Amino acid sequence: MENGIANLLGALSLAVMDRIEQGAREVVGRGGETPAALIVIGYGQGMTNDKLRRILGLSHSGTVRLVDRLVSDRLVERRAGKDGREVALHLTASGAASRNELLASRISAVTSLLDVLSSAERKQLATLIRELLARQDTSEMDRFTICRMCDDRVCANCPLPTNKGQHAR
Amino acid sequence: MENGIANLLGALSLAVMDRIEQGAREVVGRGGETPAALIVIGYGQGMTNDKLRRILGLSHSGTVRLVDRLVSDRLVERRAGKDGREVALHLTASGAASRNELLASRISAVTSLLDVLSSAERKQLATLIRELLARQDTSEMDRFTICRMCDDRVCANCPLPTNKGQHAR
DNA sequence: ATAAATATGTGCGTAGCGCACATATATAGT
DNA sequence: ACTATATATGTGCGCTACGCACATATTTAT
Repeated sequence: MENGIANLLGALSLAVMDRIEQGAREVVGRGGETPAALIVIGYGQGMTNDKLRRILGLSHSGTVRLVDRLVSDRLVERRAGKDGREVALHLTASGAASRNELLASRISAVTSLLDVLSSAERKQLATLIRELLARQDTSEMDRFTICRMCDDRVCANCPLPTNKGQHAR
Repeated sequence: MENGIANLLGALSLAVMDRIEQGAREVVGRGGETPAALIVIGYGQGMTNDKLRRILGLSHSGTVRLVDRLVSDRLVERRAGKDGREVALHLTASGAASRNELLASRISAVTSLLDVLSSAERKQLATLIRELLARQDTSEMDRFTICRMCDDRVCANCPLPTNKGQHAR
């Protein structure tokens, strides 16, 4: 009976991701890690192929082909990175627009599940989830991975720590 | 700032599903809806191809091929259904064993995220999630879909309603 | 100046899935 | 009873998303 909570959270998470992924596919016409890639690339300027690979948890070639698809969809451009071997990934105007749609669709999908709760209940839930995340043992890369779909316009101070293994002692 | 809760739940759900899917792939060596199919087939005796299709949200042919893979992995058998055109899907002994591993792996994956909370916090969280699920407007088929990975040994009384659209009036 | 590390791109194969079509059985209408 | 329709499954074909192994270019270390 003590595992009931794990089962409930598992079921809720599945329902949440089903809705997020369905919306994402409708927005960008693609599945897998492609929507997440668009969001991650838009996070800052000059994302490289290799950093993207580690954040998405894909193989190198898988990432190159994923970027190929984004480029052929005119959502992303490959520019020269300062390092000469690096490729700097930049969103096109259309890519930035799709990214915004994607983020809005995701928030809307989750909100539609949440709005059966009262405002007080939502606040309670937010506090619990924030604590849950804040106490995880995550590295900086883990955080990027978990937050690869996050809306940076909404999530001001991410609760996830970024110092796993830093006091290696 | 009011969307913060939606973003948090989205991030948590992604983290939960990442871990569940990774564990499932390690157990059955397959991804996509294949692990869920194994769980659903084990739910009761004589699941049909068509019911499975609707629960998993796949196309008809996709479902047939999915079952082909389960059969070739010796996890599932196709037996004659009473209806003559139906196929009755049954787990083999090895399929039932894999299913149990799958369920255990899922509970363990979620628990590893949850155990940073105190017992009281987990109880609070369980209450909130149970309420959230109980107030959704779900049909019986929606419920099967959301619960397609659920552990029936753990989830005694599912909070999800099953009466969407029954008072059509 | 050479070796090793880093970053990207490519040939090839596979898993997972959908569309359109074909087939078999059951049910309904006359 | 006989045809028409609905239901359930299987198949040919193609595509998307991905990984492995290999090749290439640039940077850093010795």
